[in-house]
Amino acid sequence: MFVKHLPHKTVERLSQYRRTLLLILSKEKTHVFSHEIAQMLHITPVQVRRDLMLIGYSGNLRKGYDIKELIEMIGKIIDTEKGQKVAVVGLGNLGKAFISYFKGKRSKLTIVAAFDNNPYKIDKVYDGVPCFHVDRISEIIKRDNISIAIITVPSEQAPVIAETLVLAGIKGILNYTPKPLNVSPYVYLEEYDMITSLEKVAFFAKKNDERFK
Amino acid sequence: MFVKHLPHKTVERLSQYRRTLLLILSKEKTHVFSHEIAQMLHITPVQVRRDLMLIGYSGNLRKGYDIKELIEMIGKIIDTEKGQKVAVVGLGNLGKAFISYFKGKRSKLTIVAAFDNNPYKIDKVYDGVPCFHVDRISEIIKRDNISIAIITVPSEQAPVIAETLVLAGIKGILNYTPKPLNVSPYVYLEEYDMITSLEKVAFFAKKNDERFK
DNA sequence: TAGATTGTTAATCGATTAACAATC
DNA sequence: TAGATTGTTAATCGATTAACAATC
Repeated sequence: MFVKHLPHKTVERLSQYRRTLLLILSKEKTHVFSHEIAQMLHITPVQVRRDLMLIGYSGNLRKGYDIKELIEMIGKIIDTEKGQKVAVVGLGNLGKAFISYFKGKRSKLTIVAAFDNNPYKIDKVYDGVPCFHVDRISEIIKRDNISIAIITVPSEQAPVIAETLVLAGIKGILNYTPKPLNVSPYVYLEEYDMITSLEKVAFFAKKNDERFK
Repeated sequence: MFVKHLPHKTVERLSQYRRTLLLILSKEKTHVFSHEIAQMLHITPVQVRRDLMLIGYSGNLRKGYDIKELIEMIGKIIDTEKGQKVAVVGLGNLGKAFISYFKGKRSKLTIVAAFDNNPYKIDKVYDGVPCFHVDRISEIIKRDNISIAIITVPSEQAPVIAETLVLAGIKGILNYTPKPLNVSPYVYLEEYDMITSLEKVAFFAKKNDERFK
């Protein structure tokens, strides 16, 4: 499926549309209107229609969008045919959270390995995912053809880990460390920091409160 | 400190500036240039200067910005004088990750309570944070004057939890559940979903790879 | 002075939304 | 037909960046 350029935000929403649609698929309904999708995600119906326009999916004026077809269509856009393999680097609370959260989700993305430097965790299996020593990152990434990595190690270790991952040929990195990383432009990098998020909430909560008082 | 309106992105970056500055404060340096801050965060110097302009902080043409002063200034903007108290609802891996990640960070934000429905966790203390039964949310929120909540429960439970929190008078919610929440406009809501983030990375990693091949 | 820096406006880019024609 | 919906363009809003004057 070929689409020239898709805005970042649209990609995020496509992921959300799919998950929402999967939830209502089980029910007897076969079709859904843009305003129904919009309502479930608290966005506007126009936005839904525009996103679907961008991926070239057309609905029906009477019945709306065919749920099953749309799910498939989104899959064609955001998944790869063979699927992509994912590694979690750092098997602390956050790494574990990711693995258990992901478990059982049908998906073209599969977490196939975890890495840590704690000897007690090495060679154990957590929620179906084997844990290796971080020294073996390069070896395992190449052996298992892993293309995505999630970094959940303590922040001091993040830069070295990132470098190792890039050299091993990783294609995308999701960095949960507050340390901004330097990676080659061939690697897609997404960074997220929980503290910044919390401070943002605190700021706007305060603002709201002042405003409505 | 009064600033009329601050863009969302600027608020996020202010949080990052502060953390970065705190890291270099210990060193002998007392001043920092916009391009130094920019380099550490992989953004442009103009963006740094513009953000600082928005909060009304001025640097020195010769020496740049006074690190200590700037940290204080950012604090005046994004913190409240008395500080804000935070609760974590759901003491699974993600909730624990948040608490231990936050531990030891000097901050006007303090995690003072956790909630769970697992009897084994109730009345235990995790990393200095006491855990209560979710039935006591309203009571504890009011008693301790908690204004921010982080939701890390399984997604089915999120809507009820959110409603309870809002009724108890919470001012801001950070929702880590894939379930979009409905809250009153008086409450600031920020949502983040790890799966969507990962799917986004997977998509752009794939795109990058196709493009550079 | 020459060079480096800040502070700020205007231009551009990206994302959302308003408006509306087309269709069933 | 009237009413509800989709699909799409144009307008608007928000965020970043280019350009440059002012200053030390």
